[in-house]
Amino acid sequence: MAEKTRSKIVSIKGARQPVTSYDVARHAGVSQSAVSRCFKPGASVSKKMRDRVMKAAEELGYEPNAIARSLISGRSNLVAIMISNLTNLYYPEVLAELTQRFSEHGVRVLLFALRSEADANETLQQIWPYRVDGVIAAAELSPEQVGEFEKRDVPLVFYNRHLTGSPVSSVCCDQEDGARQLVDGLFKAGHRRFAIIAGPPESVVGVERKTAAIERIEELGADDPPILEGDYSYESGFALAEELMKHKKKRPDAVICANDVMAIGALDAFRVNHGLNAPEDISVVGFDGVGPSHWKSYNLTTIRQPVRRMTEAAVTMLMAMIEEPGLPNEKRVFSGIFQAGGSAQFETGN
Amino acid sequence: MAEKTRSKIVSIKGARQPVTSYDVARHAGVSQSAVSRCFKPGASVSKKMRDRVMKAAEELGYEPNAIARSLISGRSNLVAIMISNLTNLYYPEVLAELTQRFSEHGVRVLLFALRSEADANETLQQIWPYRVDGVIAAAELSPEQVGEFEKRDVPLVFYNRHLTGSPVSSVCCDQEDGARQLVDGLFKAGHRRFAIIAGPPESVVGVERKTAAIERIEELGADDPPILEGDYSYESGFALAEELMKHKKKRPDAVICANDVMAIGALDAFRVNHGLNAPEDISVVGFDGVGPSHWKSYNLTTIRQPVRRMTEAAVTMLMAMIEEPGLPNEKRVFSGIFQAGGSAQFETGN
DNA sequence: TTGAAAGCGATACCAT
DNA sequence: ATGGTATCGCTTTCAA
Repeated sequence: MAEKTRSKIVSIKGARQPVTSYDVARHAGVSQSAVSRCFKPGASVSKKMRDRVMKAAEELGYEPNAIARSLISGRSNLVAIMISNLTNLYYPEVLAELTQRFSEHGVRVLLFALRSEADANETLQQIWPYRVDGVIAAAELSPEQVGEFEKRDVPLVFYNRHLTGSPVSSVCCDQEDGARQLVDGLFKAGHRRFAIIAGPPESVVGVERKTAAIERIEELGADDPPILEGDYSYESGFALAEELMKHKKKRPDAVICANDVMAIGALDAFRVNHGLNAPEDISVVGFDGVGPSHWKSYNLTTIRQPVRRMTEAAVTMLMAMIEEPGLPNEKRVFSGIFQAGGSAQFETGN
Repeated sequence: MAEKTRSKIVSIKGARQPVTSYDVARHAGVSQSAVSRCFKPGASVSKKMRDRVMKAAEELGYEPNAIARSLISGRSNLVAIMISNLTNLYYPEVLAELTQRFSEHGVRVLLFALRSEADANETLQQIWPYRVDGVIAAAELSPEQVGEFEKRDVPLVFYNRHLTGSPVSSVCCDQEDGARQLVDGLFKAGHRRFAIIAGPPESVVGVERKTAAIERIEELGADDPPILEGDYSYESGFALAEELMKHKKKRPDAVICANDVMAIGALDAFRVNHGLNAPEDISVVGFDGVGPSHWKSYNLTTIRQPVRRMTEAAVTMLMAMIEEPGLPNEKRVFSGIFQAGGSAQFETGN
């Protein structure tokens, strides 16, 4: 038996050498290829062989080396998730869902938390060497950056972003529709003096929410709303609500915020600093449906994103693209779910 | 020149073969080892060689393959982060900090979000094949599971957990001290009827907070507090506060909650359902110092965990253990920072 | 079904 | 400083 000679140097420091498939093969008295086959689902192995190998593997504590497997097979079973703003209350749930779902597909998650959307380039440089099978991007990417994916044939699915005019796969929540629902309900309840606390200009989602709201307000014939730009934080919601109160003559009676956290900040500002309570004195609505939107002190009227369905879609899409390389891109848009709260005078229905 | 023959099969589907160091070597007219060296920091290469290789690499769009590198070098530059409860408001910040800090060390993060602490075994099985250089565990592990790390010589640092009586490295916040501070301040302000809304029994951190609070209350000679067990959620805080109100005869005047989110739930229950406002009618304190603890509607009195320092310590420790295998274990305990809020009658100082 | 041998794309070591 | 070669641990033909 011409067994390959292996110069296993017994470590001086007592670091145990991990058991390899060769060790298992020798122990079981079979070939190394046989061992490999036993760990490959759907390979052709006799029951006898499998039992023997598994027993040997068990005894030696063999654990297949995913790195070596990746190298030869060309599949790392790794996906990267890029998230630009992890501390945004909305993302932890998304991230947890995504990792758990990928896990069910035998795929592990490399996490990249960008400090800012500007980190994307550096992050991509960190991603490429690992030869990930695909990427979920909950971060803004430029057309050039998207081009880098195509160049490398790395499947990409945007989460709640998209490149308008570019055929990239994405899973989104219909921001325009949500914004219209909010404006309509507020209008129907009698509101005419709207104000908008928008997201940062670089947030596509925020811009969509803002723009759609403005358009709808205009369509309905209400006055042009003042528009203030925040950064999605509680503090900015609070500060901008203050700002709105400065112009005593035309204070708004309905404030549309680009996310729940700013809406919460606004509610606090109105109540604490001005004694204005929602929904009696002023109406405030948000977007997302994050956990705290349900807290009794706020009880937000908002548009909830169907996170479970969206993450499921994202994972399914990416896995399909990985398994079937030629697949055409696809955009999936989910409607937001109106979440009736008590922070606004609001009328639904026709 | 006896160049190794490589059977690069041009893909039928048009998937580009990634450029390898051999391609770069050929293009630059140098050896493959030379290319490798040029990408290894601190290797001995002449400027001329480096320029030539880098130019060739640039032209071909070469990107080193981290997988191949890991296989031969025995270092994956991967660490796993296990988090049991990502949707706990406290963890996203921790996770973001950790990944960013590791990133600065050239280390990437494999994320494992456990559905429950019971998932740990399965998660470990998923981790081992990737030959991670180390693990940060913000999840409960049994002594047997910790033993698996030792068996494999995989460095492990617990974050906010530890195995009492076991010499595992960890970074923690001093829960006992924090609990004492809270009890003392409440006591000094005149409170005598305490109640505790504790965490789930499997949470070591929660148990420590609870136990230390009880002990201190006893030391000070106040009545034994009722103890209710929650699950760290807003809803459980809310529900347990309700529970406390049922026993009209001896309603507490100070409620110590095992985390901020439950404290927030309790505050809402007291206010909304019973018209009790903090701090006038009742005092409520929490633990953690999460973002919402600062929200004006709650303005919690709590013990903030020094997340930046703790994550920095965790990363530093793990990196040291990775780079210097024999290193002894170390436990680092940070004091929580008292965060004065308006949710409790409280007196600090001597 | 099984085994032998050829890589995957790097690093490490040893000459030169 | 540079090149040659063995090797990491596995999957994948290809024969038997």
